[in-house]
Amino acid sequence: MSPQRERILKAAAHLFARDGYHGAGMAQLEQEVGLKRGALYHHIGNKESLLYEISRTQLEHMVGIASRIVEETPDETECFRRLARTLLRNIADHRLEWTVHYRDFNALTGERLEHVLELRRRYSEIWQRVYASGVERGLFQPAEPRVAVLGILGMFNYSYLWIEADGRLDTDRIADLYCDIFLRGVLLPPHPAPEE
Amino acid sequence: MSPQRERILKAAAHLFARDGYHGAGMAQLEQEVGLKRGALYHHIGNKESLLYEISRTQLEHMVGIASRIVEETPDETECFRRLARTLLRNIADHRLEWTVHYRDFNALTGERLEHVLELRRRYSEIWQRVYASGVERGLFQPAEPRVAVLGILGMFNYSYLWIEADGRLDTDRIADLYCDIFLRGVLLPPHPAPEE
DNA sequence: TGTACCGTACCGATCGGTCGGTACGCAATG
DNA sequence: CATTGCGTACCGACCGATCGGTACGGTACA
Repeated sequence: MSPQRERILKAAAHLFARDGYHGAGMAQLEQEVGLKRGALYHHIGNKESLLYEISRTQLEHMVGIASRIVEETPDETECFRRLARTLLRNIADHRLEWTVHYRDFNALTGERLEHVLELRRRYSEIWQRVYASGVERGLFQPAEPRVAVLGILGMFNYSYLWIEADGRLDTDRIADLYCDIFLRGVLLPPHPAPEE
Repeated sequence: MSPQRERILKAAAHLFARDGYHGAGMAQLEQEVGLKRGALYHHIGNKESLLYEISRTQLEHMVGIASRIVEETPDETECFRRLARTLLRNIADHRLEWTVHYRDFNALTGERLEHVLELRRRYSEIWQRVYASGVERGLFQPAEPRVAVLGILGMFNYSYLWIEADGRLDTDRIADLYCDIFLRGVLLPPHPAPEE
């Protein structure tokens, strides 16, 4: 990937995050990047490809990370903690991209939209499967697993609106806090007492 | 409010929710409503006023409801339950409006933007104060109250993406589920056992 | 000589918004 | 009863600006 294209993507992420995909014009992007129309289109092809790249990259990255974590982590509670930490850290590190993703990925069309939807589905399913596995082992409440997982995903996904990468609070601590809350909420008290 | 304006607002909410505020054009709105340009602007003034009305109404309603609940409900856990139920029910009943709100309220300008931001601040503070009050009474974990509240708000706010008003699951049940998870997560175990 | 990079000029389409004008219903006045 | 005046609702043409995108010529470097 050319360094120019990197620069353009960065500027586009900043612009789209501020004004929205449809709200940001190519004229603004020209100015931000310091290239004129012809040079810009020489690098990017078209506007939607920018949105695609921005919406896709981090999500694809997270699907990869999450898959690996699930493979390596048999214990479901520990698995949740690792998923949570990596997710929140990534959101904090790429807040602009996630802002664009959540707000505007559905402005994509055709195959590009399909691909991003597929990635979203896969990522969500990873969390779902971990929970289901925990239910099977008698660890988690078996009631409404789908809604429960959507809940904890909501805690993390919503954070792109307020989290700061260099904030006072380490993202790992926040992730742990949310995991503690969630796990204490869904863990069954059974045989032994896994309560901390 | 004239019935025509109501119709226009409904159509605009539908359109903005699907295509985004900047992505939806007035030509589409003409067609959806069945009025031509002149008639449309006779009723609405300008495009941004539509966004303002859509972004503001339900939020303002929720601030009012929440204020009343806090006044009437001294017990913090019960207060959370009521706040949660009314919020989730409203989100499910006005999913389109909330979709527009979350995605595009920051496309507002000037006083309109200020007003909506003020409403958001007030609503969030209501939840914060309930939590703080619970901490003072020794009910909740005193650590990171702000982050904890942002977590539960995330659970609910994220739901506009998947909840269905006439879904299989009653919104009250989902709200209770989330409240149970959250409260069990932040409740301190002390003296008596307020656990249900 | 080719190719990657860039600027300039320009395209048709669409953007949100305004304009003058018309049809109609209602209420007051003679 | 007829006439006048007025507000509401609506149409369709039109505005300047901006939209995303393209054609093409020049330049620098291989």
